[in-house]
Amino acid sequence: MTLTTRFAPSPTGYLHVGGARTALYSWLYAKKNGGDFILRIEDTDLERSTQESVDAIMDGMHWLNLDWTHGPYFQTQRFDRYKEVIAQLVESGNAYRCYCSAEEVEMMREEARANGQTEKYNGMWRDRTDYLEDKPYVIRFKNPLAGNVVINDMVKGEIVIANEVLDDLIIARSDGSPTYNLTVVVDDWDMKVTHVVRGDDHVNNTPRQINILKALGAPLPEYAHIPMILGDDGKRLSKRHGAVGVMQYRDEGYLPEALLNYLVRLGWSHGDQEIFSREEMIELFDLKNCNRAPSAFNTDKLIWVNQHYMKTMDPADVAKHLAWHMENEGINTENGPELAEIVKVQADRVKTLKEMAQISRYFYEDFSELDPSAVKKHLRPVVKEPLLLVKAKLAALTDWSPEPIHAAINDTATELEVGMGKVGMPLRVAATGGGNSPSLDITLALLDQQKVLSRIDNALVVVEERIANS
RNA sequence: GUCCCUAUCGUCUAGAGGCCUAGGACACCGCCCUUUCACGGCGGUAACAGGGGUUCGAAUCCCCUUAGGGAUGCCA
Repeated sequence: MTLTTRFAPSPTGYLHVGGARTALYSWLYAKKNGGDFILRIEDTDLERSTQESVDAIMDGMHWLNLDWTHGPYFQTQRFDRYKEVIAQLVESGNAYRCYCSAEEVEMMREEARANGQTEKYNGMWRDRTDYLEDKPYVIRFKNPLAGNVVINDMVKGEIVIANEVLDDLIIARSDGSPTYNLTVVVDDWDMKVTHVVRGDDHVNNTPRQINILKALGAPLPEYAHIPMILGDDGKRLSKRHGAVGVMQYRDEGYLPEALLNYLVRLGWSHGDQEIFSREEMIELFDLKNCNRAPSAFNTDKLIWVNQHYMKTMDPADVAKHLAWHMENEGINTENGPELAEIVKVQADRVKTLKEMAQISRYFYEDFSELDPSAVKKHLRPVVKEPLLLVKAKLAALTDWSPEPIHAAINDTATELEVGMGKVGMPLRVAATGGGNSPSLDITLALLDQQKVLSRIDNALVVVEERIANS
C-alpha cells in the first residue's frame, strides 16, 4: 500500500506559517517514503469558505514549491458520499436523530460544568425512536460509553482518552450537511490516507474520529500531531504578531528556500545542522525527531537564514526573485546591470530582497536629491579638488572595470596626499546619492562611465554652493 | 470547571541514565578586519521550572506542584 499523507486546510484565509509548516512536514514525510501527498480543501463551512482563500492557499503552496500528487479535492463536491455514509451509520445503529435545540444542549453543558463534570451533550435522544416528524433534527454519532481510545501518536507517543469524556458529536447539521469530524473520516478513508500529519489542535478530535472509523469498519491511519507555532510572546501566533501569511513573507523579501528552511527547523532538528537543502530535508526528515512542545516564531533567525540563502544560492536564481521586488518598487531594470550582478554585490549587506531592491535604485535611475546627512559630512569645500582630479582620471579610463577604477581613486589620494575619506566618500555620495554602497570600484564599474562622470558634475555643483555659502 | 498535551540559555534546539564542568545556532556584548554600510574572523554573557522519589549515578525514568498551550461549536 502506498504511503499517503495529506494537507487539509479550510479556505477561510491565506496560508499561514503554521499551516505551511504542517504542510511541509506532511509533504516531507510522503516524499521521504516515496508516497503520495494529497491536497484537500475542507470547505464544508459554506459561510466562511471563499474562492479567494482557495487561491491564496494554492499560491502559497506553489511559492514554497510544495507540490501535491492528488487533488485538490473539495469536500463540497463530495456531499453525496458523506450523506451515504451518514445514512449507513444511522442504518447500522451507530448514529441517531437528536431533536434538541442548541439552547437545550447549552443548558446541559452548563449543568455538567456546574457539577464539575466534562461539558457534554447528555445523550437524551441516543435510544429514542419517537421522532418528531415535523421538527428539525441533527444526526449524532453514537460514541462508545465506556473504555478508552488509545492513540499511538508518532510524535507525542501514547495518548489515552476515556470515552466517558466524549459526547455524541453531531455528524449532520439540521440542514443535512456533514460536519468536520465526519468528512475528515470519510475522506481519509476513501483517499486511503495512511498517515495523518496535522496540528496538535486536532488531538482532541482524534479519538472521535477513531471511533467513527471503527464503527465504519475502516482501517485506522497512523497519526502525527505536531505542536503549534507561537508568537514571540509565547502566545498563539496571530495577526498581531505581524506577518503570519506565507505570501506576506514573499512581499517582505524572503526567499521561499529560506522560509522553508526556517520552518523545517522550527520544531524539528537533525543534530546541530541548521541549513538544509530541499534534498537534505527529504532525506533526513523524520517525525521521530519532531519536538513535542510548541515553539515560538523568531524573525531574527528567519532573517539570518534568509541572508544565508541570498549569499549562497546561485545569484541568477536569487535575481529572479529580486526582479519581482524591483518591479514592486517601481524600478525599471532594463537599463543597467544584470540583476545577478546586483545580487552578488548587495547580498551580504541587506536582510531581505525588498531591502536589496530599495537600496539598488541608483544603479538604474538618476537622482536629483542627495542624502542630506551624507552631503553635510562628505561634500565639503575641501573635496572640490579631489573630486575634480578623480573625475579627470576616471574620464581618461578606456577600460571601465574595477581594477583601473580602483587605481584611479588610489592615485588621486596619493597625488593629493589626502586620506580616502576625502576622495572615496565624496565619490560614493556623488555616484550613489548616499553614504552607503558596495565597494566603490565595483559600484562604479556596474554604472555607466558617462553616468558616473555626470553624477560627479552634479555633486560638484553642490560643493560649489557650499563654498559660496561659507 | 473538565479533558488532553507540554516544560534545557531571551529564542530555535542537541541530549535516548554515566561521554554534561550541559553542546550548536539566532540575538546580544567585546576585540580584530575595514575608504561607507555590511560581510567575515576570534572571544564572551546566558538554561536543565520547583519539590519529592527510583538508582551506585538523573537534564534524561516515576509522582506531585507550578506554569504555558490546546480542546470543550449545528467552525475546521
